[in-house]
Amino acid sequence: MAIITTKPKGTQDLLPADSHKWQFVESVVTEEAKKSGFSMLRTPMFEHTELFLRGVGDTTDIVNKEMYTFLDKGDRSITLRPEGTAGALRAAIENGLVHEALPVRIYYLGPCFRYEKPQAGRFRQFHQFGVELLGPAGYAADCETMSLGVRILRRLGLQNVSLQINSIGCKNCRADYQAALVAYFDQHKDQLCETCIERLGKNPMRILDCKCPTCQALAKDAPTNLEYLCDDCKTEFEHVKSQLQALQIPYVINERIVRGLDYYTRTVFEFVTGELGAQSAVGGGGRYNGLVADLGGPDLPGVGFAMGMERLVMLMEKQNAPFPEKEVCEVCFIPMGEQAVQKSAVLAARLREEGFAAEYDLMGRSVKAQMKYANRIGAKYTLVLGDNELAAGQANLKDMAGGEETAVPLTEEGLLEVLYQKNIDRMFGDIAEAAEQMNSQGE
RNA sequence: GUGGGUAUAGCGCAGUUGGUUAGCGCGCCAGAUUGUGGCUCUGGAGGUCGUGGGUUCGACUCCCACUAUCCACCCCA
Repeated sequence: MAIITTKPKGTQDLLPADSHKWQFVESVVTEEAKKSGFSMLRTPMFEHTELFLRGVGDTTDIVNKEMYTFLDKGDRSITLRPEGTAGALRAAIENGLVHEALPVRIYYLGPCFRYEKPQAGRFRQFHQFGVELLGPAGYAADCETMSLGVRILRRLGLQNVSLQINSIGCKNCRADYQAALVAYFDQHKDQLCETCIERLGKNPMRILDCKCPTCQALAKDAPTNLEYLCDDCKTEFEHVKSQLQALQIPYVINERIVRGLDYYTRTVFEFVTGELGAQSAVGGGGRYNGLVADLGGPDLPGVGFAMGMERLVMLMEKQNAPFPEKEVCEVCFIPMGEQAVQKSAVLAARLREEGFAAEYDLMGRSVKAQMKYANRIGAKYTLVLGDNELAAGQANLKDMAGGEETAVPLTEEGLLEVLYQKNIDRMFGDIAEAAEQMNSQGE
């Protein structure tokens, strides 16, 4: 395939056949965010590189090998955002949101970019939905965001996604723990695999997660994260757990969750599934006290999470979670001849004003071909318009499901009246059906 | 960055130990008496067999390289 007809590696086209799925997921996440008081924030897709160096952390993989960074024509170093939090916080600081009524509750939805090798559930351009809650320092805010995430997953109809939580402590106790961990593994350095020896210097907690058997055996006796928490962090974590219980949100404690970004403190969590190939997280987040200050804002604590839109959609597809039907054409006009096309255009325009989806032929095809097309797009009704109908001022509205035809006057109001009546009839039919189902369930 | 699989029509796939006009299903277009879809039937359009080289009388088929794509490691949403 020629290069101009090949999409760049790791990108995806969202095709008409699937777009309604995305629109559904987008509507669910935004509705749920709004119900929890979050407002949308839209930030640029690129930022000054320095923001991510500071905000994401210059020891992370994201910054070290995955950023799309380039110089613009003014010699500024620009980076396509690899995640949403840094930009969101920058905007909140720059625009003074952090000085208005607290807490700041913002959500965002948009593309992110990482230069990675694509595989199942992992792309170079992907889309994140995320929320940030700035101001509150306590466990209640942690649980507030987690419960929002849970609600979203539930509303999408997803099964078997577990909420896994951990506390990685504050600056002090995390350092203690890391030191203890490094000390422990350093003793057994000769038994570690190659990658783990590297991890020892960079990210020792990752060793706990290594797949090779000898490292796993070592990890068993390694000091655990939670026993190194300071008293404050420990009680805070207890509160988190009891609050989740009060909210009836099931969770699993997973001390392996460390998150790949530097800014997290205390509570971290992931929404984990085993059904996305090698990718286990559909979402993740945590608390990031100190990050707002690091980015030049006031010393506001914060907590947030992000979800991968692609992963949500993929998981729904895999689990056959229901998507709403695509919006279908209410009336497909079948004009014969130029005059009829003109009339169809006028009628269709009026129907659209009233909220109905309407179409008419633009290809100049035969009635038969047009009917076939109407059937193909799932139109509810068709209306054949020829010289006879134009002369008589009346046409037949055909119900494509049953095939029966209803005579309708060829006026905007006349057609609308019939459509409204039919919609009302259909609604009553649906209600009756639902009532019947409820009755039969009650027995 | 490392490893493995795959590459034939818009999509999903066949293609015999190398043999001449490369097939099937779906989709698309048209027809089966004049202006009516779904089911069926008939016909049609659409492919430099990923690209470049090599072996051979002859390559979709064998070999090499490259590219793309998928999967995994790493890491993450």
